[in-house]
Amino acid sequence: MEDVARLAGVSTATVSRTLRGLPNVSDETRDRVLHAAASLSYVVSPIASRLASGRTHTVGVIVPYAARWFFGQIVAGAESVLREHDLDLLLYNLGDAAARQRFFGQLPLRRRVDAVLVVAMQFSDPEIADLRSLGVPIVAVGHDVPGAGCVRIDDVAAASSAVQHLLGLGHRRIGMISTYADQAMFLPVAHERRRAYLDTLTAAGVPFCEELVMSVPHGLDGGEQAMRRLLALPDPPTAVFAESDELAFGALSALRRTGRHVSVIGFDDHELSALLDLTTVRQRVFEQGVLAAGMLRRAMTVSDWTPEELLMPTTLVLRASTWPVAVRTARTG
Amino acid sequence: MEDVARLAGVSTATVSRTLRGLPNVSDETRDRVLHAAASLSYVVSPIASRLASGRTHTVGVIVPYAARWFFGQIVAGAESVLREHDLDLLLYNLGDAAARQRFFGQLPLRRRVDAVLVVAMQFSDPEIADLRSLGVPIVAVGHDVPGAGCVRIDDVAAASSAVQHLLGLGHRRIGMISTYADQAMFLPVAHERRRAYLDTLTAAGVPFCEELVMSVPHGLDGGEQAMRRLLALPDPPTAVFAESDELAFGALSALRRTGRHVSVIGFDDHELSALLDLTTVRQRVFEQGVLAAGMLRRAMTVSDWTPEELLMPTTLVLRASTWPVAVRTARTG
DNA sequence: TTGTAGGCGTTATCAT
DNA sequence: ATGATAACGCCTACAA
Repeated sequence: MEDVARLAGVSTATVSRTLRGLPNVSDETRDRVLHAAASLSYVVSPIASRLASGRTHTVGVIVPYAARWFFGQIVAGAESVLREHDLDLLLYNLGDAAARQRFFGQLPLRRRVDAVLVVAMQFSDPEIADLRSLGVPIVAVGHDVPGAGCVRIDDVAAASSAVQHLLGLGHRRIGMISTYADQAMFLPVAHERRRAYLDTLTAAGVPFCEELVMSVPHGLDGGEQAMRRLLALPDPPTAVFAESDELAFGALSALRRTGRHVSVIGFDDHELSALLDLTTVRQRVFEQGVLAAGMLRRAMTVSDWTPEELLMPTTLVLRASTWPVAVRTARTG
Repeated sequence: MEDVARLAGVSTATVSRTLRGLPNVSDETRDRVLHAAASLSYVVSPIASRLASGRTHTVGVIVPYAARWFFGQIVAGAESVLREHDLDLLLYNLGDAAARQRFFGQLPLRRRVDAVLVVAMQFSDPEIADLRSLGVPIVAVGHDVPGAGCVRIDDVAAASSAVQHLLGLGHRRIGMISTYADQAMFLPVAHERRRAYLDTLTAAGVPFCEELVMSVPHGLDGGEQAMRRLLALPDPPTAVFAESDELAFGALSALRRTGRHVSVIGFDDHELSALLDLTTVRQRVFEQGVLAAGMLRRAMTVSDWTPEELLMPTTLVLRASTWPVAVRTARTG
């Protein structure tokens, strides 16, 4: 920077001002500095400027399973807007309990980010306190975090609409494939969707059967396993609501391999759901990442930012994986 | 840090040494420092230490499509090992030509990373020169970059085995779904797999038909579109080799909707391929991310590192989407 | 083994 | 509008 200043015949302070686009620099000086910088192919050291300014220009993004479709969409959405504003995105994947413990043990985000984005993770009170202690704004996607901004859907309403769809088709024995018992990750949506399932059934006067709710690890294999267990019941369900499309895919797989027929509805509208003809509840995932990043930007720039809440709409997408209870019963019975 | 030093009754230099685990600190002093730091809940500022040491402790990861399965796996794999070694992962998604131009225009990685990981992207010579100018080691996943380390499979051999599988089933009119004409991204694997397709057919004495090679945008829609066009030919293929499983999924979709029967083989072994009974060439993607990150670490720590080349094995996975040419012909003909 | 002091490359606060 | 100069918080010879 000194070299540039010398070449332009100004002080380093002026160079700094110019390069940051601050207003109080004369046009003529600005040109000289810009030319000098260009001819020396000089770029400011982001690290030094971060140290001096105290702003890291970085957003920490915490996800439970980086490799999964949902989280990939969120991250890509957030990345697109952060990048546009020259903000760095630091990815933390807390896939297992060990990673999570390490994360909260040493809190590597300290002094390292200007804001945090957490995606579909539920935290304990001490963990939330830890996050808060970072002293930076927090935005959550997919669920509420006390004191944080939030971009999400109405999980209860959406899950309820899924169950109602099945009820409307005449199903009464309706199973659910959930991940609510996954202690390691504790996905909050698991609990909300399960609750919606229970409440909706109850409201419809359908008796609750404990054995119809399977909790499995998330993913294809989990879904397959859950459906196999449901099929093995003395009185198996005629329809199943899966917490996510990926679980539903697994369920479909089990059905195909066993030749059985059960209506299945998923949740997300994964890009492959159309191909598999899966009825599901669509949410716009990439866009939620975009909106969350926008909210973060606001939180970082506006001085008196207060947590915002954004509710995204969902839609029921009807396909061939669900049908009236009478149909298959007649056909197979 | 001064506070810690004072509390422990030592100098800041000793605190620094202790906290970084350098050897020449007496056990007793170390304890005092550690306690002092803990009681003040002090953590070093990574930014300051980066400025002082000149090492950024950060790896830049460049991908063309962050939201896609393949890239998600790679990133997650790399993240897992980088995180373990306290290295930050800075994600750059060059999804479109604009993002790419901006990236190479301002080269935001300058002075910001100690190493770079590029995933399945082909660069022009000036672009490679730009990357080289960063002065840090580079590792590529999925293809060669001159002067960079490399983790990949033998694309030509793997693609060839796919085509040979079809030939072995008696197919002679074999189509291909490719993305080779995608100028924006220029995925190198597209060209290698297409070449393998051509060479393998030629070696088998099968005449080359230009109209049997479709180039489409990557993804489900692309695959569907390509298959529709292939089906519309006067003399459609009896089998198709798709450059990736996602393209193959699209092809399957088209087949299902049209009720036609064509053998399809994909490439990758996407996690949903088993569900769709797609014959494919399996490669271990997550693991390639892990290995690439390991290589990067070596490159950053060893002073005289020279680019390594790692070749990962692939396997042909036989499923129900391919069958002998005679079967369906007889059945449908 | 430990302490001293200069430097890393900016930004920010004063003056001017 | 511009310049001088002290931070920013740590690392690293070098000296002790």
